Amino acid sequence: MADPEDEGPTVTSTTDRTDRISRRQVDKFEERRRQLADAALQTLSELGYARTSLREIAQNSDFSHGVLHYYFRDKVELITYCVRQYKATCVLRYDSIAATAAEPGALAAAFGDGLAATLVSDALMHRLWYDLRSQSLFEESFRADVAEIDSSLERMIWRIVTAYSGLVGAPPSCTSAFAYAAFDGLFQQALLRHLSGSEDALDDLRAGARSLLPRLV
Amino acid sequence: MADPEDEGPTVTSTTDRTDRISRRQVDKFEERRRQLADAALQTLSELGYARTSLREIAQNSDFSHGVLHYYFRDKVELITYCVRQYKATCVLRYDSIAATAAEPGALAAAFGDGLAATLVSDALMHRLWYDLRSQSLFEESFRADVAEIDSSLERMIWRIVTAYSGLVGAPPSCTSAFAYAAFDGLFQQALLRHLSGSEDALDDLRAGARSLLPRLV
DNA sequence: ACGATCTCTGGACAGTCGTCAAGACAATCC
DNA sequence: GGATTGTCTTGACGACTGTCCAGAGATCGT
Repeated sequence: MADPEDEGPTVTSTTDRTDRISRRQVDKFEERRRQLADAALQTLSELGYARTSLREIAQNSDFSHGVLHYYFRDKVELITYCVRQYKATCVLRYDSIAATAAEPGALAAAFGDGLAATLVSDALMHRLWYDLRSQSLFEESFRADVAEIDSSLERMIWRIVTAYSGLVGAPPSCTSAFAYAAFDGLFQQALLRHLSGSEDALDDLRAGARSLLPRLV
Repeated sequence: MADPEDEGPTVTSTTDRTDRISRRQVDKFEERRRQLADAALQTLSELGYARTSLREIAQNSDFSHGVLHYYFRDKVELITYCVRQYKATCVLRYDSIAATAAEPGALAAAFGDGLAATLVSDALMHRLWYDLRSQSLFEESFRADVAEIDSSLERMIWRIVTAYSGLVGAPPSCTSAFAYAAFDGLFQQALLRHLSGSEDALDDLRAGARSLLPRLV
């Protein structure tokens, strides 16, 4: 019934729908997919990939477990859809950080504060991200989507770095991949320690970000 | 039968053994635990935590699945034991990198080469490490052991950094946590791209490591 | 109002999972 | 020698998994 490789969040996966179908129906179909993916993302962020079952996802939604196979071909398509949906919220979240700053120090401080803020407010989602990124190393089906999110995060970091380098009046002294890897390591380590109950994790992340930016120009 | 919190790799978990028991028996018991843990580590590194079952582990060993519960109380104890056993090989592997160098540039190059070498030769084990570290964010049982490995890796990185700073004659300009986070991010990103088939991953890791060290002093 | 289509439920299925226990085999001790 | 203990296999159990399906409700066009 569904095109085997059409799973984009903005396109329905059924190809046998006639064109005369009302747009409202299609929208409703897509909206329900998003709704179920939300429930799935919540469950995944609570339990992790290894412990999340379709029945558990359905229990976190308003529906029964059978409906998942009405809107998604199988578990892989559901998770893939979730990953893509996660990307949207993910990029937005990061992009609102440190939008405008007139001075290098202020930008670095704002960026550090922003990282620390999203780390604490969306800790479970970040935890899920690192879980899914690890899973993508085993499940090849996830790899492409995960890589796409990774590169969009890399571009986000690069915008911060170039903005910073513009303020200090010197070009960046590293590649964007290098900058992203360093910030990602910093963030992941902070998340690890934060979720383990460390009090210093947030402050260290702020200080780390402020300290890292000058080293990249 | 077993002390609920005694699972160290060098100590048997049975406390009701009388002291008159022959050392040979105890050693044999421990050796078999190591042997089974090896099979488990191999399976884990191939399939990942989420897809590894006890039966699959047993099939990668010379025994049947029932024996696992003779040597380990349950799955958690087996995995925990595996994590601790992994640590041993892990630290050794890293510590053999860049042992001696008389000049900063040579040290940085040797370290970069060492990282790239272990990334390619032990790619599956590194993949497993990042998987297990993610799992520890969900399974609290693994958290302590994972944190211990993490901090031992941090010390290893710090030895490299201080050695480098000694050669250039200036103290490090960052904390050891910062240095580890940055290198770990670099390494993880390189592993991701290497396992995805990227040709540049290894060269970028070597260049990244050479470029990162000078930024830390 | 009625038939057609979309949506959703709940149960069933074939596997697989971790766990356990009864018993076979082997080594050891008196 | 027999008896005891350590080691390992085999098969079973209940629970859980992803998947599918028959059919009930809901919604829609006409």
